Amino acid sequence: MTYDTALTALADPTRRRVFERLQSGPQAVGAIARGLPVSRPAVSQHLKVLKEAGLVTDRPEGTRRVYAIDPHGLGALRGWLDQFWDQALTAFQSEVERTAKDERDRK
Amino acid sequence: MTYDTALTALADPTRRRVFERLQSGPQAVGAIARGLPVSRPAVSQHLKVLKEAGLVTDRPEGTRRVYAIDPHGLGALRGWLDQFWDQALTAFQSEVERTAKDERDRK
DNA sequence: ACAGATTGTAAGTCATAACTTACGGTAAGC
DNA sequence: GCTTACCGTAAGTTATGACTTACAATCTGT
Repeated sequence: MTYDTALTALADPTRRRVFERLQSGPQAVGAIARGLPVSRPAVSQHLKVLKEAGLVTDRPEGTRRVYAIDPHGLGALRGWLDQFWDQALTAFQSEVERTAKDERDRK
Repeated sequence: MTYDTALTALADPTRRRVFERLQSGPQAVGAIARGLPVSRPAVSQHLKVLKEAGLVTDRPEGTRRVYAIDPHGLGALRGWLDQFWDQALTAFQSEVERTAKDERDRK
C-alpha cells in the first residue's frame, strides 16, 4: 500500500485496462476478462498485483470473486504526487521568469 | 506528455530515484549519477525516458546538461488520478455503509 | 452426491527493458 | 590547436515479468 507498488502496478497497459474497467463499478473476474485480449488467468494475476498494491479489494460472492477499486492505493499515490506538485510548479514558474529575464537582458 | 508514459517512466525504481533527486533543485547528469549505484550512461537513458514523458526539462549549461522537474507530466498524471479519486472514494464509502448495514441486518 | 461453473496457482516460454562497456561529439581552459 | 571534461548514443548481455496452458479447489444447483 505504498506508492511505489502502486506505480509499478499501474505501469502495465493491460493491468491499467483491468483497473479502469472497475471504474464503472465492481465486477467479477470472468466479466473483466471478457472484453480483454488476454486470457482469464492473466487477469487473475493482474488482479493479484493490483490487490497487493492496495488498488483493489476483493469479496467472494458465491463461486465468483468480485473486485472493486480501493482508494487506499490511490491515496498513497496522490500523496506522493502532491509532494512534488506544488514545489515543482513554483520552481518551474520561477524558472520561466528567470528565462524571460535572460531573454530581456539579452536584448 | 500523456499519463501512461509518465506512469511507465516512474515505475522503474532507479528512474524514480533520478526523478526524486531533482526535487532538491536542477542538477547536471554527472551530479545525479554521483550517488546512484548505476553508471552515468544509465542515468542519461533514464533522463531521456523522463523527458519523453514530460517529467523533466533539460537546458545546456556550458559542456554540461542541467535537468529539472517539469510539471507537465505531473499534471497529466494528477488529472488521470483525480478521474478515479472522487468516484472511488464515494463508491467505497457507500460500499462500507452497505457492508455495515448487512452486519446490522444479520444480528 | 455429482456435474457444471468460476477462480487461483504452477510451470514454462518469450519479449521487453535496464544495465554495462565502448565510442563519438561538443564546449571550455591552457 | 590540443587536451580535458561532460554528455549522448550504439551494441550487446541479462534479468524481469507478462502471457499461455494445465491443473486443483471451492461453491451452486439438481
